[in-house]
Amino acid sequence: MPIHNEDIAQVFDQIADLLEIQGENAFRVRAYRNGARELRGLGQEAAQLLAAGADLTDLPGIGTALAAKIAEVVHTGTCQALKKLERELPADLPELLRLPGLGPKRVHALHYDLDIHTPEQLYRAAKDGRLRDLPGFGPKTEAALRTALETHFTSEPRFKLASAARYAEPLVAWLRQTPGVDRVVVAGSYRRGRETVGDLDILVTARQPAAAIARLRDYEEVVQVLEAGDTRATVILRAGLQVDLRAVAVECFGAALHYFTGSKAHNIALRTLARAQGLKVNEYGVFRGRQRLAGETEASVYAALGLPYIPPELRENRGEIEAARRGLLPELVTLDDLRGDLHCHTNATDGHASLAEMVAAARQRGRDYLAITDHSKRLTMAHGLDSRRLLEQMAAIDRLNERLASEGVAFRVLKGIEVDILPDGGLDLPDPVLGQLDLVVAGVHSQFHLSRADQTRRVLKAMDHPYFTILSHPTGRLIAEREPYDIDMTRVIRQARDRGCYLELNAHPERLDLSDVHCQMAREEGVLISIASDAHGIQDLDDLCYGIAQARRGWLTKGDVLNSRPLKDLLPLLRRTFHA
DNA sequence: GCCGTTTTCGGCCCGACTGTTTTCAGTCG
Repeated sequence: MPIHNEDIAQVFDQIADLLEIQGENAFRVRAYRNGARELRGLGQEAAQLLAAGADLTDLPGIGTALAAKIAEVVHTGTCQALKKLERELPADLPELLRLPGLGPKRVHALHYDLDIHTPEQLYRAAKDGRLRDLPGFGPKTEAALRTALETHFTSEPRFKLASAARYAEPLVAWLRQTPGVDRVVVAGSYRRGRETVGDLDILVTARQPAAAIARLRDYEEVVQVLEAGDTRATVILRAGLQVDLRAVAVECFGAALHYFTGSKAHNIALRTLARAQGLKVNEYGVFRGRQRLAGETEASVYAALGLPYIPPELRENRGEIEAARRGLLPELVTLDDLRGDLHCHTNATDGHASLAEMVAAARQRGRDYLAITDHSKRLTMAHGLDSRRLLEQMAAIDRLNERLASEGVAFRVLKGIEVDILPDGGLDLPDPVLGQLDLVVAGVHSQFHLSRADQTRRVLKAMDHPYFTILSHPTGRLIAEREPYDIDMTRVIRQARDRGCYLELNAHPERLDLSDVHCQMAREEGVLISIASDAHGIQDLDDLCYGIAQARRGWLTKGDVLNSRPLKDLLPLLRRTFHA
């Protein structure tokens, strides 16, 4: 089995958890967590870097010790340091750290004093009243843990961005109705546009913070109030989503918004930068000694540190602070930059709306073009198109375009297909038919479990095809449901560059495929990205907003996006310059 | 364990809330 960065990151996280429970130096613990984060955001496999002879200590946060452990895991699949810790402590103990109210000190006590190391054991102890006499615990902690465990056993951990939005928007509207409340903004990973969010961080400015907090407690979806102070409250919604509300003064709004937007790693990096300038940054502002220099807006916070404004989607400590210092921040693509959509389905296959309905909906949304890309015959369960049915659809599109033109409508329906990439790398329709299309979107819909070598070879071969235009959902992952298939994305991105074809950022909220990191890699290689809805119905056409969030997280500018081009510039790009 | 525009040693982000406390540790974001 090849070792992936995620595998190594998990080893480091486990080491960090166990060291923390043992009471090890907090900065040593943090070093492992930083190492895990660096690996997850790396974009290319550490195993490959090692194979190419790279020095991993060149990576930020990776020194000789961590580099040696990475090599050890890559070469042996295990890590002796972790094994040693697991001999000293139960390996499942860190799971307790995920419970609200439990940190390393209390987990340490649970293990050493009561021999508790699973949530189930903890729940029994809480019910039996055995926790309250433990040092650092009491009756309230015991009761809170009991409730937290009951939630833990039933709720889902993270919410997809689109799903979180369904809870966030009505709650924001509710809070806006509080008398005296001025601004209500969702910060946190939601504002950074992460593909999943763990909780909602909501910031309000209010003359009377207590009114906003009371209003939150009254919200009908609130099933539990975890804490409620003068300026902060934490509640749980019926769906299991945690909401943290903070009320701040108007003059601190920017500093607070910045602080609660995070990411944690970005904030730490920024504070470190501030310290070097003799400044202090907290949620109230930027300070030199007791003098407050900034804080009303986020831009003022950055300006006080000598930086331009950094958009929330970039705040992951993946080079954005250095780019800001050097004036090299990208001007990120926006939803308004998109001129059309290059991937959707109709009821000819597994879509819910007709060709005419999809086109009308796209026009209504102000788009200039829409590519119809139904499935090909291999996907029988989606009633995929064979050559005859595809040719019929193409004729229907021609007629529709003629009618639009005769009505003086500046809109173009593009003839396309989402053709299956067969296990051998061939495409699921004959060349004479594919050659008549405006574009060929091609994707993997079967045989997800090929080896990395075979899967990579399969896709690279498909991209060699003269009519191949765009690789749809390049890694096949479904967020929190299906892992990406094992494929060498570095080679796929380089192949796209060499062959003059494109990669899709599938905007469906369950896919968001490419990932942010792969978008950034594609950008660095000069490969254009199609941000596409993959709509199977009219409403799905609005999912482009999630694709935009992901694209921004991947540092993409308007120029990096294929479908930001007006039609006249797009059409030549769809004609392949390369021929196999 | 990592790192260097005061440093190769001595630092490493910062404040609110809670509960268990007789003045503060632990947790959280």
